Amino acid sequence: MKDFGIGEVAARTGLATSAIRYYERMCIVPKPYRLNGRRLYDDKWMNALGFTMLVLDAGFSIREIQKITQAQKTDAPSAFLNRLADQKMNQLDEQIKQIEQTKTLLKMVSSCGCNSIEQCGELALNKTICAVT
Amino acid sequence: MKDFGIGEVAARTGLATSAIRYYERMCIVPKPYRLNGRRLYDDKWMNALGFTMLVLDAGFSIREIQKITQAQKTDAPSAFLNRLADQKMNQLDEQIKQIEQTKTLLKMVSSCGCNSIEQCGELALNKTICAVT
DNA sequence: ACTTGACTTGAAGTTAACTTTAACTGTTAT
DNA sequence: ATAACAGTTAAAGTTAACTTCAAGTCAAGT
Repeated sequence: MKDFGIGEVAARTGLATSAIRYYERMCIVPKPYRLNGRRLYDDKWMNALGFTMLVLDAGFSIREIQKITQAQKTDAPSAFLNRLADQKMNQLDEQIKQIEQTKTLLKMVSSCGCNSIEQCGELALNKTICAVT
Repeated sequence: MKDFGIGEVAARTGLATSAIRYYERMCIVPKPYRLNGRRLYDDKWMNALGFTMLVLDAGFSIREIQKITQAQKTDAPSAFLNRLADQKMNQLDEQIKQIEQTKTLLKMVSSCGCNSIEQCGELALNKTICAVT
């Protein structure tokens, strides 16, 4: 299995073909070869896509990924990757903390025995807003 | 402090006035009283907003919240709230699991000593996609 | 020869959750 | 009285990450 069309890339990854073309337009994956105008992909290209999918999944925006692939040209790859991974790791930890906080709030709401939405809302307001202000 | 205008609601909550009016249009907060056409809010209303902010923060969409407030009319509030909280709790746990998975991947990427994005991408592809297919 | 199926393009459409704009009204301060 | 200020509306604009559309190309199969 040397080269393959966009349909197979879609089948392998679960992405829509339109998304694959979109990533190319956005320059967050390399441009593939062409045969009679049609895109032809290989496994090396697939690995680049794998990286893009990973960082997208990790929460990077397309704009950020554009900068990343720019930086890659002037920077040692592994140094870059480490910085990237560390940066994102922190963001993910932040997200988890956020979610845990919301969970705590939800737990309070469901166990406080309050019998109206207003009462729960008051709880939420006090915990999230007044605590901050 | 009995009643107050939209500006103070904004100041107390950190929401933009446009967002507050938007929530009203979307029917996910009660309509406030009016004085000379201007909205007048009180603490009871604020608690309703507190609830809305909580569930928004918990990841409910506005559409979902609309259904919630509909259901509230025909359902015992606490039963409703418990179902709601449980439902969302599960979703939040799912999210955390997702994030943990991504973290594991990132850790692998940053510690695998691979020296190209392609190599990391391959790793990611194998772990996330081939494992699923 | 002709249909089918996979592909191509640029441009326009989608969705969520708001924000911005334009034109206006009513209250308060000088 | 007049300017500044806080508020009002409906409608249009914003952003991200795609998707959908319209119109066309190309190779293979019947």
